[in-house]
Amino acid sequence: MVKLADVARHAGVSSSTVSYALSGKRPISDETRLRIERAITDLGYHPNAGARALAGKRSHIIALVVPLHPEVHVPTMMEIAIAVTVAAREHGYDVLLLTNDEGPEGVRRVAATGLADGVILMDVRLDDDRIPVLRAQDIPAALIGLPDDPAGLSCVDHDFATAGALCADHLADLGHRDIAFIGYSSGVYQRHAGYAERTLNGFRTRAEQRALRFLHRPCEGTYESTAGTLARILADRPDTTGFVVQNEAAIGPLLSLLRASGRTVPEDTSVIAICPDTMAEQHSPRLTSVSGPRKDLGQVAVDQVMARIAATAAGDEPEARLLLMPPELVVRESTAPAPHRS
Amino acid sequence: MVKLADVARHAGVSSSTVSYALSGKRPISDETRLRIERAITDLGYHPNAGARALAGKRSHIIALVVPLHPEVHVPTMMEIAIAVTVAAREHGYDVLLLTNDEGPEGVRRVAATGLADGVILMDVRLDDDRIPVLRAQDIPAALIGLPDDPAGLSCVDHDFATAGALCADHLADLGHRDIAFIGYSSGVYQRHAGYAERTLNGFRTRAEQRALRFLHRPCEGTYESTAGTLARILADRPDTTGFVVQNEAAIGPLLSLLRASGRTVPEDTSVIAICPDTMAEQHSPRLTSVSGPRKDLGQVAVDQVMARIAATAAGDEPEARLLLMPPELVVRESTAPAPHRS
DNA sequence: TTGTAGGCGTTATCAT
DNA sequence: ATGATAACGCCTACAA
Repeated sequence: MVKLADVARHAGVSSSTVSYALSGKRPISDETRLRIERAITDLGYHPNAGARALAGKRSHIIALVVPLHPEVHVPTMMEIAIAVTVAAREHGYDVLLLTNDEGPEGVRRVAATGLADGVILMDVRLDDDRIPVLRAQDIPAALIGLPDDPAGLSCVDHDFATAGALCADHLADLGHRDIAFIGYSSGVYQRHAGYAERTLNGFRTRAEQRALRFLHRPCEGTYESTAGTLARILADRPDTTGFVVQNEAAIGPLLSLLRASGRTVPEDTSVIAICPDTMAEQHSPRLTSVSGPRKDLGQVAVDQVMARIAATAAGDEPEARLLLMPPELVVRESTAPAPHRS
Repeated sequence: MVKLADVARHAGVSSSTVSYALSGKRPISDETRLRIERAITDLGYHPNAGARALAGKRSHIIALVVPLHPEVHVPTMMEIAIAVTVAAREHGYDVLLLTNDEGPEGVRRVAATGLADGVILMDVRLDDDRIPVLRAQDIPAALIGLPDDPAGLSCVDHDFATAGALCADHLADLGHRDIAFIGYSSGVYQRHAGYAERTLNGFRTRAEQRALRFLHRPCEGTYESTAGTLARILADRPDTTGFVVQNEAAIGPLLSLLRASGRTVPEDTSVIAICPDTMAEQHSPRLTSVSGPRKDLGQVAVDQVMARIAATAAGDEPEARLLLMPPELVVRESTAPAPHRS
């Protein structure tokens, strides 16, 4: 194993010079820098991560805590995770994958041992038991999701309330009067996942302002549960002409069922989905949808932790940020003016 | 920050005793162990990861390289990633998440810097450029997937050839004679992802033995591409009564399209999917499927790296293992005897 | 069963 | 602009 001292000897300088040449924390003459760089490639030097962490008091690792609930949409989650690792690399950081089965203790562990310099929490619940740990130990952190009390924390999430409102507005603008909202399974609402409730509240408020009549129905997302949900909706409100769907798994079955029941989308029935654009594009007809912002939540979260890590290192009080990113409505082929009442 | 020496002082022993008490590498009297444990909880001691890595020459971290291709089924991938982190924790290891955008260099980096003690590669291609790096630097590794030349490497994967054969057998047993195989998009086959070809070969061989007539058609998986694929199949081979689907995204559309075309599953047409059980259960009718083994690939891969890490530490030559895990056929509601020819 | 002491490879503080 | 050198916190022969 080739170490810093080897490089120094080979380049005819002291090890501190090599160290500074690498960190750039003090000026080095072009000539010696060149010699050092040559020595490094000649010898194939790679700085030892453990030693660097020990001496520098920074592991250059952040931990990412991912959820295990089967309810979350896995591809979306993974997309965020990937964005996090890519963004982290740009800061010279690597990402440690943490699951929730260690509970809040996992977060404490990686922070207390110095394994990670900061933490990103995904799938934050309103009353999340990992948050007290964060507060108690002043761990640099960023939350993807919105807790009950975000005071002093850095959070980023979709603006789900606006997403709900956009749906209500779009259907109201098209003249629909009876709307059904097909949501996640009831478990999601009971878990206080926040985003589900926020969407619903945003939708409800706007729907009331626009004098819409509406129904909210949780749905498991399997074909059969969707069939049951749809049947009950049409039984309760036969005049329903508009559907808002916030449940990725239910979209395919819903379209299939509407088709089977002889209802044409969008002529008879309009469907608007709250889902990623790629998913909206995959269905037929391509779905009018409300989806997340261009800039990835993961990137933002990384920027937030990095800021907090830097602040903590500088002894400053990190500033709290709360960023709700506005969704976009994209009109595609699944919504149209409400049919005339027969 | 409370360190080992603090614990030692508090417990009235030397620091080495504390160290050994924690690692269990030498016997400690019950009495002193108790005093040490008390001191640890009293002071809230957490061993420093960097120092441990430096002195112990082990980071207790393994790197997991995840694919970025949009073609892979993300939930399945995530399931493996979670299984890996959980299994790793049981060995006292944490998991570093690496994406492929650093290329093979990422693997070299984490190994050379000592950031990771070992590596798990997902989505291994037949001719994978990360493998030379593994070989050149003797990095303890496990591959999920099967490369061209697995000599000297530890690999684990599904036995896709058998999966294909099971499909052919099942349909042949039911009296079907004309079969269509709906696969992944042609990109997957071009990338030499291996699993797609292996499935197809297994299916083809058995199909020929059983005197089946069959068609293989790649498919993008969107509703529209599936519609096109199905239309072409039925145009080319109107007598097709059995479908094998190895493309998670195409399953929903296919069922929907068959229904729309007036074909009833399973009375008119049998469908068998190569997909996880949970997915097979979600459709209607519930799908006869061929799916992976009970024991998770992730767990096996972790066991394999751990074995290699241990061997390397002991100076032994790690032994290569190649494990192809047998799939299971579960008969559900989507397959039935072939209809009589009209 | 326990203690002593040297070393792991970098960083950063003094000097020069 | 560069050097020497003392930490950083833990591990592990070697002793006792």
